[in-house]
Amino acid sequence: MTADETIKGKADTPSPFFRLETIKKRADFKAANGGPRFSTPGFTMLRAPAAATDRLRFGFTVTKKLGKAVLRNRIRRRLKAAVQAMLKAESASLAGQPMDLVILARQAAADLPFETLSRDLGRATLTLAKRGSEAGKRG
RNA sequence: CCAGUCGGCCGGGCGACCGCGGCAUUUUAUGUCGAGGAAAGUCCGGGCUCCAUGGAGAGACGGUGGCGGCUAACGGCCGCCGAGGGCGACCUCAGGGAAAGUGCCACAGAAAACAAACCGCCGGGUUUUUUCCCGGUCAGGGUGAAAAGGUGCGGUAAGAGCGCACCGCGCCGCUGGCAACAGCGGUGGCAGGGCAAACCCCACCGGGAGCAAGACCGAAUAGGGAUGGCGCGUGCCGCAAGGCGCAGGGUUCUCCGCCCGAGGGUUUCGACCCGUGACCAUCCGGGUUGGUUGCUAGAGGCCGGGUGCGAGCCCGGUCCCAGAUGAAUGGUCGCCACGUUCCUGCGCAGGCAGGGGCCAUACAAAACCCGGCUUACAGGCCGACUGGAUUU
Repeated sequence: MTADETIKGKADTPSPFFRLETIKKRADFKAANGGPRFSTPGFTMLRAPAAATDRLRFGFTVTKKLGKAVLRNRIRRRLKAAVQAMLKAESASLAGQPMDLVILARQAAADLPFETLSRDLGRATLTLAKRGSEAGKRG
């Protein structure tokens, strides 16, 4: 079932938009601190008030409080993979929306089913995209 | 077959889809490589880098501590010796010095160290006896982790290395060994407790900091320096320091506000020199975010041969085997293997067969690189050896 769908997904020509771009600068992470946020069991997503680039970027924060290196790596990689799956599913609604989103991992991200994680990411991203643009109109 | 000791190794496999980071290219798509035995703890030892340093030595501080070897080096490893433990294979040991000095040795006990007599034993004195006093004694009792070597015989008033034999210990000699040390012989009646992971003494070793080392490039903003531009006029108050104005300069076009001053020397009266000031221009140096480099071919892996008891060493062949930096090496599945557990059937039993379950798979992820040590680890494999049982 799932395998069939993914095969179909591959048949579509992959747009460069699917490529996951990550935030790497400390300043960009700090910029998202005060912005709107959306929480789910697996993570908290923050949106920077202003995007630093004209692209959609994601930053991943996994604190040492969550566990040792092995567990932290697993959490970060699952979240990255889930974001990529989500981007594929929501590509239409997200096209051309520059945003900086920071994902703050929580403990449950290691054990939650992958589909739940991916679906929550989609909800969070779309919600924050709407909220951010409204704030932009007001300001 | 049971119980055990030691050593070595593995620590999921195959496939599908979607991805990530290096490096190559025929430059955007393909190829290729991409975590561990501990990558961990950061406890030692090296390489490398910068800093310090005239040479050498001493002191201080820190480390090491049987002997010999291996190694780039080590606190590591190998072999051997000694002591202790185990029936044994084997295991454990900071294993130099206690007649250089200082210190400590709780409780108990008479006494814990220029020794010491509580009970007891023996002798003498006293007393009718009990008792008391003096002396001898450490064999016995009692205390303790530890009490002036142990056992036996002699000896004695009772005893005691007081004498003797054996064992132990010290010293001397010989033999074996590179040595630690061992063996043998002689000799001494016995030296006078333990703790040196207490200070200490002796021998040996050590300059410090670390890849966030170090090198290079270098934004905005602020600050530093140099040169040039422009300015340094005047009134009132005040002894003075200074204050208040006017004019001028600067501050985005204007206004407000704010900031600015210090003159002196030479003169052919054109100016020049020195000083000073907010500001402007140009340049220079430092420097944060960031980027590049250091950055992976090495005391390297594998195979074969030689050599050594061994750690290892030598020779030949062959291979290139992670280089990330908010940090790649993954995510989601399928099948299999292994594990575990439940049910059913068979069997006296060890167990065997079939089926189902486990969000089923330990400990843990490079961060400059090596050699070690230590610690963590589901489960499994192999080899050598020891003790016992059974069978022939």
